[in-house]
Amino acid sequence: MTVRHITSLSQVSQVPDDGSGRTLMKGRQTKAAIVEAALGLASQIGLEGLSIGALAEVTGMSKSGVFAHFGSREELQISVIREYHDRFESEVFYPALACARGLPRLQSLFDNWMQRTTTEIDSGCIYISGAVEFDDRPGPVRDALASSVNTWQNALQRSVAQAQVEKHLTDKADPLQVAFEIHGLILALHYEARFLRNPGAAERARKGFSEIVARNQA
Amino acid sequence: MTVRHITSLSQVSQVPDDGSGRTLMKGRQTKAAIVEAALGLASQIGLEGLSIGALAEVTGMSKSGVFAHFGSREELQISVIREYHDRFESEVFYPALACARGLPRLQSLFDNWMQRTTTEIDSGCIYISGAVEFDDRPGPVRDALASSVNTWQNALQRSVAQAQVEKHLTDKADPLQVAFEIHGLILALHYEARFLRNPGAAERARKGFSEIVARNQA
DNA sequence: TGCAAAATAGCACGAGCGTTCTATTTTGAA
DNA sequence: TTCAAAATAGAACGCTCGTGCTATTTTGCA
Repeated sequence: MTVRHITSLSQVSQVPDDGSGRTLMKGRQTKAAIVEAALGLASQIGLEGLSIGALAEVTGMSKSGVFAHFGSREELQISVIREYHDRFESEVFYPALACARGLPRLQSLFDNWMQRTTTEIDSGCIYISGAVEFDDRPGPVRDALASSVNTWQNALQRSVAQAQVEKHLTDKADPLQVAFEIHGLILALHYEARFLRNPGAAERARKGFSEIVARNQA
Repeated sequence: MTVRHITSLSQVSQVPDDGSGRTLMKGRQTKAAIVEAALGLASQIGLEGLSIGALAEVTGMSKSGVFAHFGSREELQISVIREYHDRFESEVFYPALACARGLPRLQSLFDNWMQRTTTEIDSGCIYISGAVEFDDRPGPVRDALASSVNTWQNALQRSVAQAQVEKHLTDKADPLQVAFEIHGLILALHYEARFLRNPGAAERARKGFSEIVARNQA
């Protein structure tokens, strides 16, 4: 069983030599295309709903052609998680580093997260659906998912702690508590907007965040 | 779509007359037993994972024997949702009516909900898993699920509004906003305790609730 | 106690699943 | 241009699924 760790969120990732490299075999770009299609499919119907047959149809390939790139369905699911992780990182985490440490960066992290979640009201979020699908199904897929989510949670908590160092938030605040409450707002947004189709959920999430900040201000 | 109605006018109560009644057809209690087993199974692996074969094995019946009670898998899923709804109501909602309108009752609703969610860290909650499974799969199952959740959300919002009438919470508070934030706490608890297995999530949810109350106090 | 009706079992179906095996096509360096 | 290696296709496997059909057993009133 190939164990792959997803821990970056702060280090340079090894991107396949896509631009001008000559060592790029055709298989790599095909695999990338498959993973992209798989991510789209998994977002809508979940990692468990992901089927190689459907994926073959979408990509216009044969089942065995798709399969050969991964060797197992599990490895395909893990590839999708890795891809999602990378996109989340580059859409939510990295852009926030442009903002000053402390509250500005925390606010940016939240804004970017909201932005992404708002998109996912249509497409679905595999960090949320995956948690439900794998919450008591041990194995490498669950591990990859949990590892990825933990990496992000730690980044969020660090940002809260930095806001305390910068004296933007009171030292009395508990970063775990603040991150927990923010996570709850995002989850409620996803639930109420995507499933219940209640309008106004995004504004409520934003209001909730500003209340959390106000309450914990130094 | 098969619409079920009660065909027997001689039926006295919908509670299976188990003790000494003579009008009780055996099928009713068998069906109740199946639904009970199905609820347990669906809690762990989801409404979508629910299979008639597995259910037959668990109950010691034949596949067709199980199937005949529902007529379709969808009808089985809806029966499970209905059963869950009833239990939620009697564990969370009704007991809180013993508390005085306003904050005491709202606190009781939250406490009961927390109690139930804490249990569901082990067993799983179909209001949460179901939302993910059916968030873009239209049909009667989704409708039953959403209707059930909406009923509960409305009850929660009404309780907040009553707390304003009783002058326990400020009129400036928005019941939709308060209910949204409470829902987020429960969702974060379920996510972080059941999937991530983080300790301390229950205390954080409780702390979050008391902060919400404090902030909105009259 | 008899007997229709209800409940349950047994079996088969077609479809979709992941996976394996073998053949064929395509690739890209020599 | 050649040719091994890589990539893809095709067909078949064993399995599970929901569902329909027909028998058989069980139930509970007359």
